[in-house]
Amino acid sequence: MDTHGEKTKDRVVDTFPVGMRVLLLDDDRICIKIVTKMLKDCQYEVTISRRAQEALIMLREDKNRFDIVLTDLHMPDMDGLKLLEILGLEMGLPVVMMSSDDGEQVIMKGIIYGACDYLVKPVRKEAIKYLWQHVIRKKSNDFKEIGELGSVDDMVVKLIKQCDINHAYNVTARNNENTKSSKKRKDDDDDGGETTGIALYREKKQRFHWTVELNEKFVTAVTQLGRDKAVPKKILEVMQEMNVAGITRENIASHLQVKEYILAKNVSEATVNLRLLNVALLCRNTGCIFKSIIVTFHGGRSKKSKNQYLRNLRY
DNA sequence: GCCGCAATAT
DNA sequence: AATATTGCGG
Repeated sequence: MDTHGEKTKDRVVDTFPVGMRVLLLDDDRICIKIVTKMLKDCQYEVTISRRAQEALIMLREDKNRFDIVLTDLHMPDMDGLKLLEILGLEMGLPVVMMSSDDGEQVIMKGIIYGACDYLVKPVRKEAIKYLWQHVIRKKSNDFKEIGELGSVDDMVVKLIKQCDINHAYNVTARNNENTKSSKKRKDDDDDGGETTGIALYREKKQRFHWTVELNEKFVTAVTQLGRDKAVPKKILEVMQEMNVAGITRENIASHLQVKEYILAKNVSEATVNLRLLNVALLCRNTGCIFKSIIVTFHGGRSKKSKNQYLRNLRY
């Protein structure tokens, strides 16, 4: 038992939409059917209605019965925009519009009237998957207005509580910092493209790119320090003095590690075998030329591959 | 808490 | 394809 609290936080966030209550409103049966299926696949709790008036009655009875409303723009018994006004203003519910009309004007209008989002039909599963974010955003805005916003962590907890959802993981669980060590990290992901993530508290991390120039600075730093003083932390300091921003110790450690392999310092043949592909690529991309490299293959990769790597290497 | 290293993930 | 992350012994 050791401590890795932040993983737990991610888990809460990842599983958050479970049980979120969605009111789906559309006069088209087929659309209802398709979208319902998608919603359920994403573990939302779905209530459907085919008439705006009916929906309105339900909502007026108990406006806390739903977390979000997903509605078609065009409905026979009421203009979707009108409904939007009522729901958004009167009840403060997040409303997402759907329509096959993808005209810019129409979309703008929907947004101006207060829609959180505008989904052009056919609705993609991706959009449904991240529907819950609108609920969060809306509530998070409410917090901001009241000036109740604490740390991000606090906010997450508050929002989750506010939403009153029976998600799979206890909110409190994340406060007891306990996670098993030596655990395979394997979460959901049946999705093809993801990337939408949770912009609120999980920034999309961008990868560090080792350009020729950066690599030169790296080499300079290492040389300057002397090979045995050149540890990631020191290299980082030196590079930062050289005006390299946005680089972390880990970036350097990783880079250094690959370089170490190239210098073939004490590494086993098996290791070189595993790393060779990466090494070759690094050489190519940074224009490095190395004096020596151990190249031995034992099983695993084919000879054809080996020869290709060799051709790409300049040493 | 950082280091090097290897394995594995993204 | 090109790193990034993780786990472990030191």
